[in-house]
Amino acid sequence: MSTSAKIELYEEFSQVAKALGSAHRLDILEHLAQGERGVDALAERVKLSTANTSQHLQLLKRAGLVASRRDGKFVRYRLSGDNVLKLMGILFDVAEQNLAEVDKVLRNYFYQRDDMEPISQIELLERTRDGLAIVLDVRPSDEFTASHLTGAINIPLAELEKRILELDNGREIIAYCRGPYCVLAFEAVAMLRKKGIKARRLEDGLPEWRAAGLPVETG
Amino acid sequence: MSTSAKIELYEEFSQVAKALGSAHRLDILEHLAQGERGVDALAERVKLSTANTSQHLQLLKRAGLVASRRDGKFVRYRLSGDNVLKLMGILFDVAEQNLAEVDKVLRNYFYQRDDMEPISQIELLERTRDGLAIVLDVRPSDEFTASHLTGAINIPLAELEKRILELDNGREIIAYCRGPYCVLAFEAVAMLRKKGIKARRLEDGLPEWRAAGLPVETG
DNA sequence: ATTACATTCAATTATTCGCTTGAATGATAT
DNA sequence: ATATCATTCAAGCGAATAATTGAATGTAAT
Repeated sequence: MSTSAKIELYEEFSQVAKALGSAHRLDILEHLAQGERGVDALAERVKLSTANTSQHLQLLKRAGLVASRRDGKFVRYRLSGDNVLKLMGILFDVAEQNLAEVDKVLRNYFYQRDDMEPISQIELLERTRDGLAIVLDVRPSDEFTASHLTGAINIPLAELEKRILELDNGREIIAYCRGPYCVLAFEAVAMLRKKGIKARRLEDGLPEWRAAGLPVETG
Repeated sequence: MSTSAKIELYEEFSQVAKALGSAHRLDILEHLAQGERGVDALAERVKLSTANTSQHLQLLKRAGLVASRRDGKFVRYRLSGDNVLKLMGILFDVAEQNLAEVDKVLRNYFYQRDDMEPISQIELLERTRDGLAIVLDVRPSDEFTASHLTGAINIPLAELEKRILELDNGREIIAYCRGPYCVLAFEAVAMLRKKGIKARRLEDGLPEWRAAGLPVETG
């Protein structure tokens, strides 16, 4: 019994790690970090079948990473706590720090430009307080409506090119989206710069902002 | 390319999580957290075949969680950085907080007795400074020799019953071993108490002590 | 009640994983 | 060189996993 208790415990811990061991499930978790979602809505976002998404969600639930509640004919899933986001953050840090592959992808796709360096949450607060910057949320409207940084304006990436005039008033644009690896903000910044507009990216997304206790608006 | 970059990245991240998704590998990592080890020595400790251990180590290496160096005819493996220990710590916290199963195992095996509550690193420092407690390392001698808390004495669990006289001088015993779920310290405390000796457990092990920047002795 | 819709279940298939076995490689010592 | 020891490789097998499909469940609206 002496050694098997630890193994039994590690068996449980490994289930949690296994649940994180799938790109699709990490994607699901990133989306849930934005807020509650029904199975179908989530399935569409992450581009999986409904049945498959449901199965992934059940696995995540068994691992204690997500929780659910019934809401009319929907079943709404959410992250089971703040520590889940923290766990993901450190997982990503470790991967970023120790894996050459990750570094390569980041360099090739995300940081092609040297001047693409993101700004921190504190910098953003300072610059908006001083009226130097506009905060731009480039996520789809429904996610913005559910919750967003206080003071941010919403132009989904898909509409950005059309609506670019709404922005060009000389102030710097700071774009953000779902998290540190969400591509929407990267693309928005690249696009704005091509048009000659000064733009940078917030180094992480809404969930991290909220987790830091910084102000969000909802509804 | 837009969406596939994130998926590509998440694919890499998921490899790291997958590497943690095995009780045996978590066990291996716990042992490596004590210090460098050769494949064979490690295999013996975690009770796996050498070939199998080697394979697990290679997988962990590909995931960036361990590193290795050649040392004569040995290949010594070690954790690739402090963040690995931190990642494991949060993984365990999340599991402990969100999984009823884990809670059950902890209660049934680890915390049967209400008064088995562990003491913190700071408390240990205070009590030893004031001469109120003896720190007891119950790991095997070779692990103790490699590194241990400054001032600790070593009696491996297997020898504790025989050598119990060395301890019984009225001061409280504080036992520790490899980590928060290492069973050696639990059993040591249970045994000492049965013999009427005042004993408690340090809430975590040597690696966490070292990671906190607290003093260790080596050699 | 019946219909519609969201979600889950059950059965299936292709793939990956964990471990074993036995051979191959690499370094050291004689 | 040869022998020895630590480690890794390669092949193989059974178990677990990911995704698809179609049917079943449960809730809400008519």
